[in-house]
Amino acid sequence: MQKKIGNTNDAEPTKSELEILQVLWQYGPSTVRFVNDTLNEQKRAVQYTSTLKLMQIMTDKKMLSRDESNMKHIYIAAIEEKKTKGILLNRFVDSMFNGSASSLMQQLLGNKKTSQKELDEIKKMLKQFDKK
Amino acid sequence: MQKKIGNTNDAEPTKSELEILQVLWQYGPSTVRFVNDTLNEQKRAVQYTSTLKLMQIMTDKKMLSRDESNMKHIYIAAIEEKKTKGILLNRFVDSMFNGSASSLMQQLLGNKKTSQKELDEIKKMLKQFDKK
DNA sequence: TGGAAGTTACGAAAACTTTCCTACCTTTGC
DNA sequence: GCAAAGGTAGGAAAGTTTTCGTAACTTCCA
Repeated sequence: MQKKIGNTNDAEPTKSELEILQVLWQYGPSTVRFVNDTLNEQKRAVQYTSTLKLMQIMTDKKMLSRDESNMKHIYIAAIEEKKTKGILLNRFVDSMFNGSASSLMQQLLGNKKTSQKELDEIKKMLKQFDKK
Repeated sequence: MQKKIGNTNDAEPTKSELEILQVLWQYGPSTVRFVNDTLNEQKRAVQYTSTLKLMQIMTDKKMLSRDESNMKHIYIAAIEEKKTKGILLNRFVDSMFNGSASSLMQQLLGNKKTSQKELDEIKKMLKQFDKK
């Protein structure tokens, strides 16, 4: 694997990094304290300094940027939610379903956890999409 | 994170493990040699003993089983393709789209890399699914 | 004013994943 | 029979990701 230099941006966050990004995407610019609290509520127990460290690393990687003008730094997601998720989704489809979106769909349909409501939603979406 | 004991089976293969599983799912029971050759052709350069080692580890984890009756051991995927992919897909949807299959779908539709042919396929599938 | 609480920075350790070296065994072909 | 080729096993090293202890600084407020 190629070593990343500080300012490249290939947008492949790790699992933990993704958790942090999700918080920032959902709630907007936040302090470490807020992100850490949110993770502890919504996900799992994690030490404050662990979250801090990771967010510092992510800042190095240019995944986040931050406002240091106050003591409590404010972190901001520096990579776009839609674009990042698109990249990760493609990677996922490629590795799991040989690049076939319809295979993924099929798996989704065969999945008990996909509710009727979801399916209706999907159909509606597809119809909508078709009209364009 | 909880340490796995030898015989639990939570089916969360790593990236490399997944590559090996894909080969075994696609081609059926195989030798290390065959898996390694296939990976080198289809994916990337990887040393024979690396593949061997990984497959041994996967056997410990009960992801694979093997027939040792001959010198060339025959490895068999011990976890089901559909089930495993279902679990991984759920995990993915949960972590990326807050559990919403339709959100994933939306992302897929907005994706340039999803071709018209794929979309037709999906629509057909959905129609088919509806009739049930 | 001074201590408690909250903050950043940094390094190291721990945990997990992947790779490869080496030893040793079995099969094959000359 | 023996060397070459191809197998397995196991440990160690390397790479990556995650966690945490500690130090130093700032703010708050009693």
